[in-house]
Amino acid sequence: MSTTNPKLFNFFEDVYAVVRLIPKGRVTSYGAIAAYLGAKGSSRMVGWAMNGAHNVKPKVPAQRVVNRNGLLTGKHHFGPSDEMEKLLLKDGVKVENDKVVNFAKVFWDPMVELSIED
DNA sequence: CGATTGACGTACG
DNA sequence: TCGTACGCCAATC
Repeated sequence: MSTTNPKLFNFFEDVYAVVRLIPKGRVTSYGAIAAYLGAKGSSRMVGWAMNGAHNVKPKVPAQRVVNRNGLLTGKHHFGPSDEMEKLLLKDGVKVENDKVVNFAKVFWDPMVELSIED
């Protein structure tokens, strides 16, 4: 905690907040969240924030967050290798070959959905 | 305290 | 089109 200032630590909370705002049947990418928070180049921090997504309450639907290719890169972090796919499928998101089907169609961009401009 | 890693993404050849 | 390099910042070794 000494290396992490409370103010900067809020970045993680923002990530969790945005992820929780993801509608059912939709997915987004780490970079999209990072860009929305103004940390476009810090996409890794989003992924690192998700690392604690299981530890926060209410739990964060991290399964709705995939990489830019729509690939379920973090599925291994859910425990069972098919847990993430199962959660997405339950949300109505089809997953095939560890990848989101119609990714562009189910893609939920916080920059647009949350209306950055008027 | 320095080096390495990591659920990413972009740039370059 | 594909592979490699680098940046980003925090946590871990």
